[in-house]
Amino acid sequence: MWQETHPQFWTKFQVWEWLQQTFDIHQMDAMYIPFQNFDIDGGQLCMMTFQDFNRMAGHAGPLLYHSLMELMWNGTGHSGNGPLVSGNNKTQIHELPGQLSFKEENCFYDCTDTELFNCKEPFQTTEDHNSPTPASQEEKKQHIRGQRTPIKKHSPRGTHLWEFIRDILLNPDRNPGLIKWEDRTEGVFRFLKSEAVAQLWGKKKNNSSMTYEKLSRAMRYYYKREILERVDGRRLVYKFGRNARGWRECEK
DNA sequence: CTAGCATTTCCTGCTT
DNA sequence: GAAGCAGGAAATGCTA
Repeated sequence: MWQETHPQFWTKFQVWEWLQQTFDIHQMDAMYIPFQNFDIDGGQLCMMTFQDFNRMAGHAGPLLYHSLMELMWNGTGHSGNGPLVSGNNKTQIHELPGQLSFKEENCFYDCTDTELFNCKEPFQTTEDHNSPTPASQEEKKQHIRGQRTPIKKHSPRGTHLWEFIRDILLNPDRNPGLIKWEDRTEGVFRFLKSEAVAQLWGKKKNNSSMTYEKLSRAMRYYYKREILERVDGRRLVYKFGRNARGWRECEK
């Protein structure tokens, strides 16, 4: 759990989880998470400057930067640790290496999801894309209180099973041979470690009794909705359908 | 509180 | 026989 570790010590996978969680909380579509640009561990993440975040995450940069700073200085729930720095350094967006200064900027809250980093929205399938982020207010509140209970939203919005699968596929570095593309351009993929994926999914849903058997039932329901297309004859093989978005290389 | 969605859980039957 | 696949039916958890 990345929440229990200082960002400095996160593994690449935890960085990934943090990215996902942060997007979830701000109700931003997970498909816009610039995973490719965050193929780094916590140590490297903490060395990123504000500019780095903007460059690597576009409009989501400020939000991510702020979130990370919060976690770095306000602690992560972990052993009672207050700000590691005395007197809050006043805002300054300057390159902070490894640790140190960070700002309190409010301007960083302005990020209203919808189309992060210039992603044109060629579709408007499912959910979200409404609520102009009330998140900012929440955050400010927590700010005033000077503390933050790390993020535990009860509802993982925007993260459906197929998106979860897609995200694993899109991040080979964090995908220890769990699922593999069979035909990248056609959207055909195969589960290599079906039970492991089920466990991961269960972990995400806080359901320790998840199994591939049950996960696959949910996958089969996607056929009717055309989020997945049937691939018969081949075990553990699925294919994204016309209603699945964000898996193609070009629309990433 | 009610609907509806997206699974989750369980199950029977069939296939590989 | 084990592991998957197909779907139906019902139960759940959550959000609008």
